Amino acid sequence: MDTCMKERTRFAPSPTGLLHIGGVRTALYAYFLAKQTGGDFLLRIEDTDQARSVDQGVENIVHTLQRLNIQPDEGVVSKNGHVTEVGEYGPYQQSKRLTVYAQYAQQLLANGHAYRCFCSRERMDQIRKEQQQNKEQPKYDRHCLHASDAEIEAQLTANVPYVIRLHVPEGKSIIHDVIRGDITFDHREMDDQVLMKTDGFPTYHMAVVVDDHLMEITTVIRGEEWLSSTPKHLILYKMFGWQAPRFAHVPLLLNADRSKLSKRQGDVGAEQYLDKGYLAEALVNFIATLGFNPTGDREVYSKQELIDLFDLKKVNKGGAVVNFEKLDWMNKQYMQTMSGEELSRRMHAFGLVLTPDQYRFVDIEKARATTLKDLADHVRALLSLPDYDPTLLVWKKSDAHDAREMLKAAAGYVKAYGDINILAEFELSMKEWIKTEGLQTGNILWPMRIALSGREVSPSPFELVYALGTEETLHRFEVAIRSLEGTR
RNA sequence: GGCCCCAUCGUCUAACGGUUAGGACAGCAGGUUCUCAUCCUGCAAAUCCGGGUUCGAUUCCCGGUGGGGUCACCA
Repeated sequence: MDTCMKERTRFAPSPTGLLHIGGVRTALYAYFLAKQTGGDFLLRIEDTDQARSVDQGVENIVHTLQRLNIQPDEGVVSKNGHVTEVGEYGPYQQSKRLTVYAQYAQQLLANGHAYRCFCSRERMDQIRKEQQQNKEQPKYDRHCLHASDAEIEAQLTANVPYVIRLHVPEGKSIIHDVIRGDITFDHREMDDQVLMKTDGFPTYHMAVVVDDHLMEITTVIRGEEWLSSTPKHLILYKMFGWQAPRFAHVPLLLNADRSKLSKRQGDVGAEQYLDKGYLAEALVNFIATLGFNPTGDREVYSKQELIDLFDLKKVNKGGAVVNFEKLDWMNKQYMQTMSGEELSRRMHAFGLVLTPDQYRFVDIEKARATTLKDLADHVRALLSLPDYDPTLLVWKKSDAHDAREMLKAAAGYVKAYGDINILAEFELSMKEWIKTEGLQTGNILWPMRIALSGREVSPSPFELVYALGTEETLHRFEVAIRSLEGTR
């Protein structure tokens, strides 16, 4: 932590349908920083492009953040299942702030920092084409910058649609990026960026500066793709006479081929991983430690540890390929540490509702599952005995007769043992019995496994007995013994 | 192409200028074992290249190379 100041950070996604895990990472970093300093984390919706916005997009963002257990303190939030706004800096949805942007655009116009541009799209396409042919940088030629007041007046009265462009001054801008250090950009490289579109909506550049200032954001955390447009934002802050926030541009998340993580090469929505049965805790841990490791000596960190240990300066500069195999591993790690009861609660979302006496099934299956969905499937498979081929009951070098005898003996033992409170004790005890009886472990345990689960791959027979209970165990033994009658 | 960013095992990463370059995932080989999974042990695997600065460079500087981003009335 390099400051005692309370940070106000924000996550400002567009409602385009999916909450990209790269977005989740910037949201997480912003959240960690705010929480660490006792500040506020806000959620603002950047819906200035009507074409890209999607129905339910806002709900999806809010809901997915909620599922990840990242609750904004301010801005667009979910309350009792409804999307609403809290805070005194609203509205927090840019499409509802149009008059605010218009007002500031007028100010820039009045100060000569911006100008109206009446050029048609056709003309823009034309000059771009010419510039490309001449191998020049495609840039607006400032045709409208020098228009006289009379000309402007004439266009306005004729209702010619126009945009408002930033008049980029000469000079240089230096970005003091928390992660990357100082970066200098020459204004000559820059275009007179459109600030207000013909439809009266602001562009991202206009809206982000106005909002971050008005909402008193202290540190802007966003993806690296914004680095090269930051000088425009710096210029705007200067023109408005505002102090710019700190900037931190985090590296991109990459596909296996090192291109920008994209839909084409797999799922990129956080909600998709939640839907697949990854735990929110594991997903948060995994995404947060992509390009960042607080201590370097371990992989698993609780959310609170991440909040306490987060440091923007420790965020890597290079892009990170997302290794989903590691997510599998991490999810397993988290599932191992969770109780059967807790996991059962989480599996409600996957259609499995268990009674407390069934939590044992979860305990004995969790080591085998990668996701909650897997786990639910595995548990479901144990809940009822499937039809199985009786020949499976026979251990390798044994025969049906022997299998039947073994099951009878096992049934006798289980019946005599009674209720099992501690699995380890039962296992120890039964193993001892097997030994004193002079039985081959595989010879008796294999038929037990099949009889109790109907499957070749399952938890151990001891675990199965423990979870099924004496009554169901004896019933399944009985079924198996009967199925062996008449086979050899 | 211009501008900008970046560069440690296959992947994610750790290493005040001095370490046998550490850990994790994946891989491989063993062990435990009634199956699978877990678990345990071990193996293999990296400082992009070339110059400098320095007694000493993964670390600092320069140049290459490679990768990425960005150049819209999209964010």
